[in-house]
Amino acid sequence: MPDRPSPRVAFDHAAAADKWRSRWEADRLYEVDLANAPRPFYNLMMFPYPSAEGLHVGNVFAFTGADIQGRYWRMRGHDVFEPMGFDAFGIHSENYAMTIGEHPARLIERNVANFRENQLKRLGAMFDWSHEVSTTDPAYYKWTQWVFTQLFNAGLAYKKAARVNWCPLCKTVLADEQTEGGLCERHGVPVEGRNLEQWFLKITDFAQRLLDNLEWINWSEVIKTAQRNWIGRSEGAVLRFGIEDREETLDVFTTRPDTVFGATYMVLAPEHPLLPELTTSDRRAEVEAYVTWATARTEQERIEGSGEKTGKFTGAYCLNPATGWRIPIWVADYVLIGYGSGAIMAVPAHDQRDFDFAKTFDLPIVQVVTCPDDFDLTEAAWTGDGLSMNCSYPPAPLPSEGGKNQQLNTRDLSPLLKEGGQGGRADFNGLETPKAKRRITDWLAAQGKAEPRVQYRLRDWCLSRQRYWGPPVPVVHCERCGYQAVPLDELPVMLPEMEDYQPDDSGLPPLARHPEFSRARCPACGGEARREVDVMDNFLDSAWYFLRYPSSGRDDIAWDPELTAKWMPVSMYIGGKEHACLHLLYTRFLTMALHDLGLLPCEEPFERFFAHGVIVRGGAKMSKSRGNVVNPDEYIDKYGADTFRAYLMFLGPYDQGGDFSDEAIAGVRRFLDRVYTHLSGGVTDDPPKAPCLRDLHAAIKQVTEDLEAFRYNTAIAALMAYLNRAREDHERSREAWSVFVRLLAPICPIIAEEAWEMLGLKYSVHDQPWPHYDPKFLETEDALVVVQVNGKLRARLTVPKDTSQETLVEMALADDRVARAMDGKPPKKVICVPNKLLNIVV
RNA sequence: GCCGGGGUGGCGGAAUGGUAGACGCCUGGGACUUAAAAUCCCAUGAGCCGAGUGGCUCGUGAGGGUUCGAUUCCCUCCCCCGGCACCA
Repeated sequence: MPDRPSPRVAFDHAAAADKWRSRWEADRLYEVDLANAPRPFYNLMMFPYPSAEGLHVGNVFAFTGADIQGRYWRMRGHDVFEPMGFDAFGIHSENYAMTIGEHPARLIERNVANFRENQLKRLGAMFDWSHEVSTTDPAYYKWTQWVFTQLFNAGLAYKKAARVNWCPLCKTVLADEQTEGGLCERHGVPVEGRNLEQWFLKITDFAQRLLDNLEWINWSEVIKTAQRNWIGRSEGAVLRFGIEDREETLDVFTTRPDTVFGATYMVLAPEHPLLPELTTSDRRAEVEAYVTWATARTEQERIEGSGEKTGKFTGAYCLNPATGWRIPIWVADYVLIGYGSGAIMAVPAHDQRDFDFAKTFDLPIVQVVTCPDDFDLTEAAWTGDGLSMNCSYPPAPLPSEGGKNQQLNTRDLSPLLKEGGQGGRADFNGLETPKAKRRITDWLAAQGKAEPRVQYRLRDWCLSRQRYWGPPVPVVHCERCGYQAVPLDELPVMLPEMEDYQPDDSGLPPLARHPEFSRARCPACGGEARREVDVMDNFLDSAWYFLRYPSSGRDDIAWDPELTAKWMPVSMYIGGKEHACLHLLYTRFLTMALHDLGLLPCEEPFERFFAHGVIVRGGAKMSKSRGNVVNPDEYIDKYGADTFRAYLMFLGPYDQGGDFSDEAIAGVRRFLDRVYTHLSGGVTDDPPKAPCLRDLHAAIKQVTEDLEAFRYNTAIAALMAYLNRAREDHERSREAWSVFVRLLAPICPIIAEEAWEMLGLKYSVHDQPWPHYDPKFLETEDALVVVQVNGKLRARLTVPKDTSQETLVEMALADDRVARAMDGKPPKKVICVPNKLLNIVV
């Protein structure tokens, strides 16, 4: 907090805030008739997590930027619905509740009240509180559970044993999205691999659609890029390798089928199901020891050790489908079980990881794609495109003294050649990489040894959490009927109050210890059944909250179809970039799935998404440990919500955030004080003065364009610039000021309302139409023409509009500075931009 | 490593091919005041020349290029922020 004394108060922000907030509430100014609104505009922002610390300045930044949009579009004649709610389930509140020894339900209740009454309601935002939702409310999570059962009944939810990320401190599983480089994003400790039965949602079924729709949705590019990376589409082929002396085949996915002629060995992931069978008895002990070692390794150790390759030969061989070579099968942890088929063909000449491995274990390296002359293939793999070489069947004998551009270690490969492994002849040499990929895939496909394949990096959404504070998975397990969704009339499956809700290390959630909870009846046969004791990821709570807002009061239905059809998709959604691969992707998936089930009219939830930036302080992220956290309450107390809002928006472009400083906020406050002081001097009924009219229309133009483009910082600069001019010109016209106050209203709603009243105009400024600018006022009679000599500024000429080039040149030549710069040389060339610039080249 | 975003005065930032530094902060000077704060006015990129109105040179991470003219477009490189990453 700044320790400078308060400025002398010209404008009593606290009194005005109380006055107008109570008036707005009494008049229900911001409540919308959802059923009958003629021009719906659903203005959504990411609902906060009601922490004990209170509202973060980042929330204020996000909400203010969103509220400005809401207010702007309202003045543009839309019926803006701007709801607010609380995302109150989850591990954070649960952990905090445990540290202070209070039950999370009570804690949340208090935090929510504090957020709503003491903080959110002071922001000057146009929240419609009559549609508040809170995810921990049983009336809400009843429908979260219902959403789950819809997915379950559609076959989109399933339970399977899977190796999952277990954080020893969270004592629960983490989604891939919640780990960073093998560390828990919350605790920074290495996650363990655990094999647990988990509920998953089949987001991977939607991978291609989630990707395709990014082409047309109006979202910040940064989010779309992050989602594309996360979905991770790869085009390639599945190649089938025969196993020596066995019936089965080993399938591998590759993006480089053109390099199959250079596949000199094969690698299985340590968890690969065929590994135990394939391993020969003489290798078994060694391989098993390796597998044990590799699976015990944490994700982090594995990633850190990614330079050095480890692995073991299994003793088994398979057959390269292109060359017929008998190639060894290895096991190594650089192959991941969770991607593709958990097995790869290794092409050391053209894949750096395979190259490293081949070097470590002295395996053959065969070049099958040409590389640039200055590239040294003995040092690294050539992973770029080129022309195929050594790609014929039967394979041409490779020179035993290899050297560059052939075989890269001295080794006779002929023993690898298995007689009669392949039929016919084929030659793919000299093809460019993209063509070689197609031709070789086609050739193998014709023999039933390959098929084109698209692979995604995206994994299914792991929904189970082994914690207490979440909505229980609404499923019972019956010995006879299997897993059964709890029917709607039994929802919600209430989260029972428990004294001891501490998570433990067993992998079982606290609800497993509840004596009564798991006892249930099978909805299908009526027999005894066991209730699921996992709770659901709170990203499910927040994946559908926007559907609930309009129908928030309804206890008979999750969302009203008519209201939903009217208000979906959300017109504008504003939030942080950090949710790109979590919340925003889950929400898109869920909307798509519900759309397919006929439950939603749209398949994309948000027509527009805008990603705002981050507020830092002193160039660093705000954190308690740095002691640089801004407490919004203190600033609102001292400067008022309008100043705080405008200041946050003035810091920098909204999509980039800004650096908070205690000094600069005073400048914004001064600006608002000047507005107030000026209006306190009274206004006249005179029409605006001519020069001022031009400035006014220029301001309308700029503020309008800037608000629509989220350039709040320059919109505010334009308002300041106008005020400076209006004060110089002693502009006191009510008409001019009514325009200015309307332009200010979305950013500073309280002082704008006060100013509107001072102008003697009819309440409320927030119901007024947005001003339009008239281009005719922006035209001027005179033009300022910049004169350059050889591109350097030498003079400025104020001339009548559309003065001819000849006249301009004449005037320019008569100018001292111009003449001096030309140094007596004749003009060689003259460039003239009418009414703007004249450049004389000598 | 790959994919985004960025690098401009003492500071936050503005200008996306045509007057670099809008707007604001800081700082200096002045007015008002017994005094200070607040407020108002003026100055404020750097260097140089000039008694002076003023003028010259340099300047947008570095280097090259395109152009009459480049913060803006192109190429190479450096640094910062974010995402992805042993994903075959």
